[in-house]
Amino acid sequence: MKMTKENKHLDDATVDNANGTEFRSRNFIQQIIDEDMKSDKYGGRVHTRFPPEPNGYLHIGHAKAICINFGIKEEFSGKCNLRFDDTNPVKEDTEYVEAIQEDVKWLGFQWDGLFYASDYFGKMYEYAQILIRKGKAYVCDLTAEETREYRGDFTTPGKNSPYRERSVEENLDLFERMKKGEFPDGERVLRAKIDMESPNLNMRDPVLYRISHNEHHNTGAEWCIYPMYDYAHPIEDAIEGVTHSLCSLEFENHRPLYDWVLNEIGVWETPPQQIEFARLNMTNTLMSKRYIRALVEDGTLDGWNDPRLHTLSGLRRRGVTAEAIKNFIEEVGVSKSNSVVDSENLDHFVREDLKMKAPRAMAVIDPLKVVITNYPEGQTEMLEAELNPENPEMGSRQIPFGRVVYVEREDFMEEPVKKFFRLFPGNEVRLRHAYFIKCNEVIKDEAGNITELHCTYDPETKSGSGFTGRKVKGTLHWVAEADHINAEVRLYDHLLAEGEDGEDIVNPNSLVKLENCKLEPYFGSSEKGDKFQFLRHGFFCEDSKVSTDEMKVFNRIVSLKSSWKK
RNA sequence: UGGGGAUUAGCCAAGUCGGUAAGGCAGCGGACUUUGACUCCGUCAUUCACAGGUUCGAGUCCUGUAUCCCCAGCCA
Repeated sequence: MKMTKENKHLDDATVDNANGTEFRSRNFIQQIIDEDMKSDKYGGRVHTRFPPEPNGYLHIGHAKAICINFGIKEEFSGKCNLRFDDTNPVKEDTEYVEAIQEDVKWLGFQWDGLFYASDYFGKMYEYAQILIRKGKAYVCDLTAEETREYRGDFTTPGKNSPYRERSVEENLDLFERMKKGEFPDGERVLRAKIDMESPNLNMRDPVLYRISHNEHHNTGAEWCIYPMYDYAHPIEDAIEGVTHSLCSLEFENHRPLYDWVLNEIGVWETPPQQIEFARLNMTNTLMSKRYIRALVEDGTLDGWNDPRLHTLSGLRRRGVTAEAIKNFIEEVGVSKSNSVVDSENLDHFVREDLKMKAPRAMAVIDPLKVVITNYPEGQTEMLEAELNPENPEMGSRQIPFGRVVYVEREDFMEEPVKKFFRLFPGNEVRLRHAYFIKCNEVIKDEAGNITELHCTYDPETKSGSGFTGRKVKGTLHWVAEADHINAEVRLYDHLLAEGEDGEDIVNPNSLVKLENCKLEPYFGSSEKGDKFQFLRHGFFCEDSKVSTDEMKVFNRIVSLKSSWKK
């Protein structure tokens, strides 16, 4: 058995070397398109679209749809449109169409066409008339409640509407009068005439048009009848020449209707096809617009771009790069099973991407004073520190060093536990980019709290001097008393945590504000939006440069990687 | 309850003429290190929801069962 395994491994390696490339399997959508290309179904064309309804901000779940649609465009040298699916005037707003465009661009995608479903209202109206003339649609006067009753349920077949057999002329006339605004909201609808006994509830004479006397963000007051998603969407796709209409799993039951609409209208030779995939779910976060809105309104969250949120604007503010998001989505893959991706996966790609891009800088969020007793009083020296040891091209900065420095309080333990190799009495560690220091004395106040440490340094151990005399196991971040920035730091953790009953609750510690944090001067020269890697675990992302009382506010994103456990 | 989907490790996920379970994340062990990071090396499914069947051989084919998700908006 073991031999077999090893041999298999060798074979694979050989194959990989021969190809020179790593094999990456194709997802089921790519395979469908491969087939269509082979059979020349669409004459070699591949055309997708990303069709958000402009009723909220995009989140990482949308990013999956965006990456899939635009990814296919790029792979097959096709096209991809951005289309606002704005068929319901009461829920939509221009504010969102702008935010959505910004987010798509930020992710790094450029659409071929920018459209609004509402651009096609005229066409859709004409197609509805075709359906009426064919006897495939009728105006129905049932109330919403009656319609529901007539529809039946899972086990009971529906009943035909008493208005189902109206004449073509009467339907045409009524439909036109609906459009002219002769009827109030809810008085009549246009319905497809399909099959009230269909086991698929979506096929039981679905509503195609409803009356809604509301201002539309794009068409204003031009229309008072609006098409329903199931009728509008296939038409939008067909008009734009979309070949593969990718959507999420919950629309699987709608596919027969999608096909029905296109077939019955019958003006497209090779209509687009709908393909469904599972949407992205993640642990530790909130994607539901409803709950996010509630938390924004009660002040728990600082807007839709709160760094704890997985909205694209929130992730951006938090310092997550578009590249990291795209890599994450590619790795997570596309399938049809409902799944919940662990947020560790995203964190991994954030680390991976920022690792080479983010400058390293030192910050101490819970300062403990250290006096270097053998360092000359009043003296300050500048030390050279590379910005990113893995990426020398980023250059270096100068950091001040003096007799008094601050280290992280948690980097000192008076009575060290096993495998703790940072600072403790008698132990020697390196101050990063500086010298070895040894702790000689612990100073406490009356209450027994540690107030400062007295250490000595060894000038021979200066960073970059090539000193190899002895080694230390720990390296500490520090900030000099002589020149530093006092700041308030916000620590962000996961928004959701597991409650006692296993249900997700809002993590009360998801945002912690800490004052009196100390940052090295380099932070002061950064641009707004800069990210820094710091300490052992996380990344620092500048949130705002607002300086009140000389205090700068930074975010520290925690929990990217925890690495030391007791 | 009728219909439509899904089910491969802690989490995603490959597996497409049936030929003896890719990869990533997380974990674990070790090496290295001026961030306990990073990097590196090793390890991590005798088994594919379950039960039968066909076959020399089944995650892949057949039959049955179970569980989860979606559908009863004039939302998308």
